[in-house]
Amino acid sequence: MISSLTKIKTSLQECGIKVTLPRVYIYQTLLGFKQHPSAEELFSKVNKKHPGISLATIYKTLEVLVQNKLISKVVTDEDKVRYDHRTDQHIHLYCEKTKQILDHEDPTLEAMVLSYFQKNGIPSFDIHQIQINIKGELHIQNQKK
Amino acid sequence: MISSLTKIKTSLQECGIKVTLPRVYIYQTLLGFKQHPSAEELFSKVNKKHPGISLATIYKTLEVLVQNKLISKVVTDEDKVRYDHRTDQHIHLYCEKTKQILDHEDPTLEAMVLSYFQKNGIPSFDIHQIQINIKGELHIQNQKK
DNA sequence: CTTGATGCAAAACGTTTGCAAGTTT
DNA sequence: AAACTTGCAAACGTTTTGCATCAAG
Repeated sequence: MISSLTKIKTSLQECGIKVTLPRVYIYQTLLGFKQHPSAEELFSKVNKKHPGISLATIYKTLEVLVQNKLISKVVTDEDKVRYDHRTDQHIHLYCEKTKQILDHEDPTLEAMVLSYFQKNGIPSFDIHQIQINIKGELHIQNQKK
Repeated sequence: MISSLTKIKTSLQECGIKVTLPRVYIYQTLLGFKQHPSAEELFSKVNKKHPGISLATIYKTLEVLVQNKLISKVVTDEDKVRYDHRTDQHIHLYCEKTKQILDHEDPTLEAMVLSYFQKNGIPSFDIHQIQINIKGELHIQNQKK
């Protein structure tokens, strides 16, 4: 479940940025999240295992990782930014009740939309990335009354 | 181009909220934007014609209009929220160079995606709204060298 | 040894809030 | 008159910054 330290170090090296312990720990911790934490949430989790890493370093490191396309930002109607350790195409489901953000895999739809734009394009616009976000409500299975 | 005051007043009345001059002016000014201003941008534009309306009122009014589904919020990678006088389904194009947000009409794609989800649905999830955002680069036609 | 990263505290930024005074219904 | 809206200034929460110290290449 937890990515090996050497793998993480290699990813950082390949970006040509310095490999420091805070960076390794922050990236490793983000990789451990199934969902998408805010900087503050990541800060708490990182500091449980590795006390002494400042919130400023969390922000600076996340920014570096985003710039190097190792991770991505997720924005929502809420005030704070969330971070996603994935950078590949996938759909986000936003639960309006619980405010959760869930990844959703749908290769069929993704291929369909992609090929649509490859055929048709958009006048005067170079497409870099297509984001599909679905707002709605997660209904818990086996919900207790 | 500018929506009539009576039309605006009627929309506000139909929501069951009090019709005040600041609300009318703020809503009218937002309707005049082709793109999607931030609260601050709207504040400046409103105050050129109607000095004395405070930024706090801009925020409070925009929130009321959003709650009453007369307008909608648009979030981006940037720090601030933008406001859209449309609430119907449409695609947003994000120019990564100029940071502009443009509306994009594509009824064919929209129908395609909608019918796909109507057929297939998403397990354990009630879909309220599907957002398609496209990031990329606007290339100016007739760009001067 | 050079360059770049860290931690701290302070600052910046967009947004929200409490409240007294003013408007709308 | 009752209920709600406004403007002001202060407060808020998130994110950024400046700078002295420290670590990595």
